[in-house]
Amino acid sequence: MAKKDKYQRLTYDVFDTDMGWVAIVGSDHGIVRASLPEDTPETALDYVQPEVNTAEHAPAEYVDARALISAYCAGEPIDLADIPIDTRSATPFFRKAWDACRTIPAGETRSYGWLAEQAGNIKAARGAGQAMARNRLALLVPCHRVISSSGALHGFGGAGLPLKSRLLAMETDR
DNA sequence: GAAGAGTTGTACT
DNA sequence: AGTACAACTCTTC
Repeated sequence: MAKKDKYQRLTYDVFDTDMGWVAIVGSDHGIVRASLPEDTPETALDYVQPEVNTAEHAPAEYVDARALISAYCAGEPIDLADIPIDTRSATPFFRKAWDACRTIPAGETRSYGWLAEQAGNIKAARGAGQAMARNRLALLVPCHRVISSSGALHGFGGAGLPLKSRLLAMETDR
């Protein structure tokens, strides 16, 4: 794979939450990449590679994001939308889809069709789904709140599904 | 209930 | 620039 994404200055941070280690990478504009809660900081960092390779550890840059994410993983009813994200490497549609996704209240779920509609075209459900699939902002964009119109979890091949269920359960029970 | 067709957007060749 | 792929949704069997 060849990515020509070039960030002038990248910084990252890793911190422990109630759900696991979370790694975040960001630029001056906001977070550009975030990992899911992992068992070890090593795994979390691996999640944000290779961007993290060119980034420097700057915990001070993400003191607020760390607090918010940490509180969220602890079950606090906080709004992750307060964390600024930088999606300049993404297309406008992706950005719109992600933004729409962040407006979903905790504990609530929306369908991909709804996301597509918010992003501009109701028929672009696949594109919306792909936006979630390509979502690199993990918790910042609560893609786990997005499900199929039937109510099934659908897709999410891989480690995302169990975590998604866990997050949803936490938010719903909250 | 299950299978097939349709549509939009992105990523890769 | 063109082709292939995607975490979908709707219509029909």
